[in-house]
Amino acid sequence: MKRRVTLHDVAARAGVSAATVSRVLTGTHRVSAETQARVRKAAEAMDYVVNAQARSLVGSSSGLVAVLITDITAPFYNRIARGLAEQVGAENRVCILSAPQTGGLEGELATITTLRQQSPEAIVLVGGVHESPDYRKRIGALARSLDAEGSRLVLCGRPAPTKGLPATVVEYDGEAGAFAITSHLLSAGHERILFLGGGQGSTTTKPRVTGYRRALEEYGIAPDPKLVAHGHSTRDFGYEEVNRILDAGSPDFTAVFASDDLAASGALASLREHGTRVPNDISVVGFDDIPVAVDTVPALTTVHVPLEEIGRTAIQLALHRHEPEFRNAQHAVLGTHIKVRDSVRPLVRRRP
Amino acid sequence: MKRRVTLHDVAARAGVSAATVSRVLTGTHRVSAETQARVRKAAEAMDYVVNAQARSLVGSSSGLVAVLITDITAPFYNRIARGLAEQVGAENRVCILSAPQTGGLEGELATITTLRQQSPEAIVLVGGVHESPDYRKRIGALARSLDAEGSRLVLCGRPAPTKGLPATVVEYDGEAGAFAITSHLLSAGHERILFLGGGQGSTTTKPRVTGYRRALEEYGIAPDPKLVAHGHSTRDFGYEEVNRILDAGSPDFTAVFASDDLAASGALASLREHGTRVPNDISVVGFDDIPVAVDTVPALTTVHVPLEEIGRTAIQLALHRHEPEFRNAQHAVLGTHIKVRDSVRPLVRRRP
DNA sequence: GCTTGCATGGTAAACGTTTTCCGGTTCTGG
DNA sequence: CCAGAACCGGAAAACGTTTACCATGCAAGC
Repeated sequence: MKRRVTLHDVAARAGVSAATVSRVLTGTHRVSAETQARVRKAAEAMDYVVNAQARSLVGSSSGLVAVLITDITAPFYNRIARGLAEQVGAENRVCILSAPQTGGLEGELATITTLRQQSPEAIVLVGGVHESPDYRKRIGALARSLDAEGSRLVLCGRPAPTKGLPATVVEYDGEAGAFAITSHLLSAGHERILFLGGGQGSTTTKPRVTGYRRALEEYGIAPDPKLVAHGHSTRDFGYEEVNRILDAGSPDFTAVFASDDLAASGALASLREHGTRVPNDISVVGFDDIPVAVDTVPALTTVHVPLEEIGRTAIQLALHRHEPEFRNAQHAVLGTHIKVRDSVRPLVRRRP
Repeated sequence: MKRRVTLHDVAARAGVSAATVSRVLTGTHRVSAETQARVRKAAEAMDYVVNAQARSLVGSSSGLVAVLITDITAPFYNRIARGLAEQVGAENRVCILSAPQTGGLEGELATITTLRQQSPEAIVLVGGVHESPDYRKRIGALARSLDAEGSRLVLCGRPAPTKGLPATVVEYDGEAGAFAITSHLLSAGHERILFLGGGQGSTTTKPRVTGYRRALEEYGIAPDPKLVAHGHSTRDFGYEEVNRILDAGSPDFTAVFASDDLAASGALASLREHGTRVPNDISVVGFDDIPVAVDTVPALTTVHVPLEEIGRTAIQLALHRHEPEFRNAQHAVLGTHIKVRDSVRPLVRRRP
């Protein structure tokens, strides 16, 4: 029958005990050069590979980091994932990856249980959620459970649901980004700005709307609820929604602030099909600065979010949380900045 | 000290033996309803989570599937990854994911060793590679080692390096796709077609060039080596290379067949910046049908590759390889087809 | 020459499960 | 009323490592 080569097999071939083989391979105990050579040769000849399960059973740490990601295909997520994976590798750990089963919070928690079985050193949750009281309670309990086991909950691009939770959280300043890019539009003379896309209760969307509103107010403009069109963070939503609006008559706005680049690219496509020129007739901006922003025509002015850095930082903070320099730095907020491209033009006033 | 709740802890609280708790939780042995209730209650109260390491140490299978992917950020790869992850979840397994360390074959093999330590039921290699004799030898050895351990090597979007290897391989018909789309251009009157991008020795590029050549020959046109510009499968390469060509004088071709959509999008950008209209002046086609193909202007005519299906199929074939219906179906080649959009126009002959 | 100490390497326990074997109790049928 | 089956649950071995503890041999110090 198929069987894997074990430490004992190597030991037998090298004529030593299993303990000695382990010591040679891990280098934790002095072994004579001669024995070392014999052991290494035997291990190599037999194509020996240690059994991580057995090792982590006796040892204290599994060397695993679990990552839960909604959709590996979405640029926003997979760039965070790249940062995560990179740093996990650099820290000599291995990633275990899972997409939550469909079914919202319940599905997410079910998937987390599966991951928890692997005794990961940390569980990283990537991306925004719809925050409910139930969510707060369950995630809080999860954070405490993990902490009690010596593991760690990590929130990536998602705020902490409660203060004082034993969790590592790395966010980006979505509100500042939204404020900045809305101001960018305002200072170009746009006062009627459509906010397009993003789930209403989502932790991703909320700060973006808040920043948008704050910028308007600071310019002395009362936000018009009719100019906020929530939906999803997808290209399709941007496309359909702008279609709907344009089909209903001439638009009531001079600029669109899409809550993300995907929705923006959909909006762009719809506008083009309706013969509306961007940025001549209507300006469009996005959020996230994902690769598509450079392939749209015109290239999108958007808000850059340091996605990979979010991932890297999250792993760093979480795995080194016991070291003095990171001990009290378990909550990071990374900055965002506008990336100016070609999709905004100053508004030419009809009646100056 | 931090310690995880074990089977014994639950057993103690429920007033039964560890064996009984195990039986209740796995459902492998009849246990009285009453005892079951007690055990479940205790387990729930203590927030018990089984230790997968311990379980897989005694049991036969780890429930892990290892995936090695060069760049989770590349649409070509992450769509395969989504298919893989989806199916892995459906089969009640967990994904472990790794990006190879930089350093070509050596790095890839080092990463594989790390993954091998986790005793995965399969190791999936995603995407093309530069095939060398050394590669063939090492991968062959790997496939045999894994097979001897009861695990499985899976090649995804990459051909088998040798016949008769104990490996599961799922490819797509790149040559047919290239043939079809080149024919599409030819039948629109294009005879001077630039092949753009793709690494020269890469298993991804080779069939595409072959299909391109075969189509030309079938049309009675001798392929012109000067019209093949190898490089990388990136947007940047497409952009730079077309820049170079256009800066050097007026182009010697009427159509571009980019070896992938990324390069095509770069080419499109360069052409636009040079005032060359697509498809009016020059037609452009791509390969892969990744999401950007719909956001470029004009939308790209390209070859659709069933990326997610490749991933799903790979997992299915590999995990069920011992079942009769899959036993002799360990090599699948999935079909490709042209996706017509707006980037091709029939050539108007100067002198008819 | 006898202790002391270091270098080396073996023995065995431990990690948390699953599973085999077995013992005891309760049915069931004759 | 008894033999046997069916049911339930405990004890203990096993999985492949790491590591604490111990044994041996040899050199050095007195």
